[in-house]
Amino acid sequence: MAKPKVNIKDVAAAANVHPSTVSRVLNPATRSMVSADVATRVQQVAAKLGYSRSSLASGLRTGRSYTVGVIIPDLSNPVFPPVVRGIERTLSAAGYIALLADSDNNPKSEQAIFDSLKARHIDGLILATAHTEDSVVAACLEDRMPLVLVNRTTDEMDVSEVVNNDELGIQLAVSHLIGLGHQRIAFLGGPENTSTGSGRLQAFQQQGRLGKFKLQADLMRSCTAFTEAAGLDGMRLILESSRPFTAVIAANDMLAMGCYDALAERGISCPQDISVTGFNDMPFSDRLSPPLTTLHIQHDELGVKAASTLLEEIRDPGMVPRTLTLDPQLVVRESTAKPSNQ
Amino acid sequence: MAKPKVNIKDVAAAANVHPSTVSRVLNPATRSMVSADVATRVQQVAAKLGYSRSSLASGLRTGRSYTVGVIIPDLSNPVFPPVVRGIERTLSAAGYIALLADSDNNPKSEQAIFDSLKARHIDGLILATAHTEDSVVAACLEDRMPLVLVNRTTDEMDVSEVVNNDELGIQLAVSHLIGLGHQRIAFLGGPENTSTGSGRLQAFQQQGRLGKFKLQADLMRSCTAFTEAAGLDGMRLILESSRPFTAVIAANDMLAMGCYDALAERGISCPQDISVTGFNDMPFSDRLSPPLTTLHIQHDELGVKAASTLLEEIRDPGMVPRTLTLDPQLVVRESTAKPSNQ
DNA sequence: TTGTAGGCGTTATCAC
DNA sequence: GTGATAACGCCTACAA
Repeated sequence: MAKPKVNIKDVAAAANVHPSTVSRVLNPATRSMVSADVATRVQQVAAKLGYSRSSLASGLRTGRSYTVGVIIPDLSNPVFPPVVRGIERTLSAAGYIALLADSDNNPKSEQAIFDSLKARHIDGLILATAHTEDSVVAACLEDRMPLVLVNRTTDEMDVSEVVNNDELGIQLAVSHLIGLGHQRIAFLGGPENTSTGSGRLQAFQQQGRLGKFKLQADLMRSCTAFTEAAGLDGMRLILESSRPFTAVIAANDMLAMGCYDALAERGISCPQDISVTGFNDMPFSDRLSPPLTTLHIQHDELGVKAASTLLEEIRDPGMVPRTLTLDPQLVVRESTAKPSNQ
Repeated sequence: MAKPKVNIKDVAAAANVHPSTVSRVLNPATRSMVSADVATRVQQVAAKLGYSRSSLASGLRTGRSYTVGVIIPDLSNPVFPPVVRGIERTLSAAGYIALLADSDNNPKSEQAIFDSLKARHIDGLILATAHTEDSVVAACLEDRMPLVLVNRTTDEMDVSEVVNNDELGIQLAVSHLIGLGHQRIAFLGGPENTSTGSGRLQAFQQQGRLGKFKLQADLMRSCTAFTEAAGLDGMRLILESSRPFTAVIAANDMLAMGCYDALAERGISCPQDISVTGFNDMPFSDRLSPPLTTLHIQHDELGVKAASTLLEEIRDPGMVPRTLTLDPQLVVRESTAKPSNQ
């Protein structure tokens, strides 16, 4: 743990006051209790000795660690870094710091991470890994741990969340494709035990039921993960069905990349033969070949709002959970075009 | 901080033993001191009550937090997530957890982050933000805080580090271009107050001095940051000099992207008119248009080795600092080609 | 306004 | 092998 640190007692001795006085001075909330001259003297001494409060000790005493857990399913999905940055910026402005962990899409490691975070007395948790049924969410509720879900939600009510309007997003994608003249549209979905997986699928089916296009079971696949590899697998299955289609809506950009790969394997060109849309507008989706038509979500805002909501919950444990829904925006790039007249 | 937690005393009461016995049982290192039957009883009770150790309290007492700080310059540079994952995996296997912070390339916030981490009694620090002269590095040395630099190093000796062989990398890039027939090669460098900025520049100059090609001051620019925007600016300056060249070596892939942008602005095509190489082989550099010829570095290994070196340093504070240099590998893609005969 | 004392949960060091 | 005790550094009633 590094070298002999200077503590509150050392400062007290050097300033000729009692440790508790030092504590009061160094604590903004109690500074007013002590006379101005003593306060300044103590502060100077503290600065000179290089004092820094042990948040371990103070956390132990006060039950506040000023530390917040953040669990992300996959840091290598570029959509998350900007969200995390929004979270960190907001937290640090409030004196909090994030314990960031990558669950690698593994519920078991998620649980282990949660235990480890809990042992560190986190004041709250931001979860980007929620499943429709989620044991970590349940554990938080049981523990009365302040919790905010971000990006994904869960079946559980009574949880604060900051999510995207998935229904609107899919609707925008469908309308865009229909507008271009597509009639046979495939859907490459995410895991159905995530809200983004099931919600976007349902929104797609809904659009079909509304008569915007014809639903075909062969053309809808839910992938096992939101990864390029899973997208490749899923897209292969759709292609193997041999049912004709001219466009694919992928439930996120990583899946869309996998979709690109599958098309390339078969020498099918995008968008000449098949149009593709994604979801998230993750960094670099504009640099793919072709640049991906996708739904832009407010990455930074997602993080900022998640963090600020959590801070509110921490300050007011009785706060009634709040859902914030951000609207995505369609970004048309070069992966979509009119269907060719085959 | 959530709900009434069960502590060691509760377990002791329920198991009819003294708290210190419980502590001994729950601590692998001291478990052998207590009889087998008592041990199992205690463990069962602890499990039933859902006990989990407070690492705050334990850290306060032992001076070990089992928490490690990780400071990254920019999480949105895709080269870092895989490194971070390597770090986290290695740390968590040893019971440690990472406090990850993004300094946003800002030395001031770097210092603030360091203070905040120190207050949380981190056991050590992994720094990916080192500058050639770095106050955080100096502070760690002064505090005897275990420290490992990753990716970038510093002028300071006596610090453990896991870095890439930048000299070899640049040499591979130069040889590749020379081999293709290029003779006038530009260099788009990083900030010279970073080892990756200055080191790669020096390696480039060295190759010139060896007579591999002719060095031209107009064709060498150090950018203000390792970002796309800075790369764009730097490349514009090189282009404005009007000195002819047929290839550019960018000091990393983000700069290479900025370089792509600058070329596109002027309608210069890559690789037909100008070849471009990068450094890092960050995720997605294979999906750029054109796919980037670059130097692959061992992302995961960088993280794994940094973490394991740090763990060693934590366990053996007297350990003599160790430098680990990983060799990069040239990955030839489509951004380099023979120079056209203009 | 400042000092006193006790305790947050754990563990190291005694003593038994 | 187990129990008692003190201490890690800080904060907060309460007393002065």
